[in-house]
Amino acid sequence: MQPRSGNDHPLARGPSIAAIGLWQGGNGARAPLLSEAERARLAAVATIVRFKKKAQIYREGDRADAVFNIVEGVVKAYRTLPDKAEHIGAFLFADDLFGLAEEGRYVNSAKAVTAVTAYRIPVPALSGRLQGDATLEYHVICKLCHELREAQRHAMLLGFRSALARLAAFFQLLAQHQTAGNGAVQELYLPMSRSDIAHYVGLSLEAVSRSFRALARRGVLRFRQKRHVSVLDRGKLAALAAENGRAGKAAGRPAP
Amino acid sequence: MQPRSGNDHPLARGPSIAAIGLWQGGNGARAPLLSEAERARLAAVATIVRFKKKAQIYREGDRADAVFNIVEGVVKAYRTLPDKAEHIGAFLFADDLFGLAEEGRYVNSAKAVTAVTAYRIPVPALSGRLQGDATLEYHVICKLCHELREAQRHAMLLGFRSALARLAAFFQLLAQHQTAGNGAVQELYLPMSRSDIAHYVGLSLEAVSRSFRALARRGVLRFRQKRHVSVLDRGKLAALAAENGRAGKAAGRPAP
DNA sequence: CGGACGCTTGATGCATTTCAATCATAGTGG
DNA sequence: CCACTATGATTGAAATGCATCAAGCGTCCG
Repeated sequence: MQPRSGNDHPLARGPSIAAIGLWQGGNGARAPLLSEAERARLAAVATIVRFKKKAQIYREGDRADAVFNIVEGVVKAYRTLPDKAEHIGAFLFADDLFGLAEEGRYVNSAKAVTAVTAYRIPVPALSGRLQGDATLEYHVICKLCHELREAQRHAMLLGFRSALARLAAFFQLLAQHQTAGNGAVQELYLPMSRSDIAHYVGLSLEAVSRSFRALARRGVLRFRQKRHVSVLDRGKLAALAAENGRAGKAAGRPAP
Repeated sequence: MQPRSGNDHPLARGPSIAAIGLWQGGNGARAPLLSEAERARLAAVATIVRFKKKAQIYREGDRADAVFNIVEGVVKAYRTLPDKAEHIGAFLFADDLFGLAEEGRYVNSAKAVTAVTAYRIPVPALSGRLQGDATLEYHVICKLCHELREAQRHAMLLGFRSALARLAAFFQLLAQHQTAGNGAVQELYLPMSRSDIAHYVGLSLEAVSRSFRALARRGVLRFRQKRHVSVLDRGKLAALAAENGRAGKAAGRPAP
């Protein structure tokens, strides 16, 4: 259901990862990293797995037997605190890798946000492939750098003190993902619930809802349905994401 | 001045990186990844550089000519917003790498927090070394995974809604860094200013100051000087970091 | 058609931001 | 060598924005 366009692997040719270039300047878009041969070699050790919406893929602390590569769908990587609060560390999309481990255990839990199709690559097999294949390793390095930058962007977002700024930044991330490839300004689809968004941006569910409305009222966004949004004013969005503090206050100050 | 113990490279044997194991379980501590030979090979293409406290190492958007490996000292990686606000993405220590790029440009600025000694490795040279050396590449992958986990932990910290929780988490990070190696409970040294801490945890400088005092009052910390702290109650610290919301009210509740 | 779930909306309290002044510390020059 | 000034840190008081509690509404799926 998620409109991933421009990608013509009908879940066939093997694992695929994409990232923005590291040292050689590109066009600013994510580009596929693996050659046909590399994909084929990885396909030999991978299996296709499917998860339905809300399915648990693994839990924090489980033995990390495999790494996953998304073909289609959206996954959330999260941690649950003792007091039940949930923090979402990342949303993962097609051509992303997930299954980060520490000393043989997954460092966070993963759950399917939408229906998901993915390659499952057992760790021993991957390890083996990596040892011998320097080019593949280099591509993985590029992908990891990409994920590192994304994690830093997320941390950046969470550093904002105002709810509007955080959500503006969130929409920029989303827009970057769904616009990637063509520069066309299309409608965005929100694959995740308000609650997931709240857990990702570090706000309460209600604050997210209110901020959405505020952004719509200000003419920045337009909701066609609850999960279908258009960005009307990309400039204002960027301004909100940049102006951290409570800036927009100057006008409309109520009398005490 | 920063007491980095247990590390016997008198800035000699070449670059060094350390990380917690990925798939093979270790002791829970960071272990050096590079062999003598690898270090020597990297040393051949690296130069030693020194920065004094507060020196700018590079700025966001500069051409990314080199990657750095810290021998001694502390560096902050940060971004400055149009409205002058500063977000610190990471503090970097000995055996860390920094200089992350995107399309040939650094993605954030780097500044020396203390006096710093580092190896500077030009990108073309590093690139060349990596292409041929599968083992070195594997070690870099491990290190990147480590940094990725750290970035996620940072995002986690920023997800906390209470100031006390964020600072408790911050101290846990710091303790993990300075305790690494021996399990001894020693005094912590804060290499960075209150302002830097504030920019790292996403709070105002004043909130940091007040929270420090609150933690001291509660018997969790003890400040010998402004930058010398002892963790008196590791348990309470963990509890605060875990109990996200305003929970810590139950215990030690002062009379109204 | 009904129930559950996700989302919106309202009212209140509190934590943190903000503004502002004072206090330490360290670094500098007389 | 000590006073002096910048810089960093603390503390106070007021205001604001978010969390929280609580209810109402829409929608999807059984």
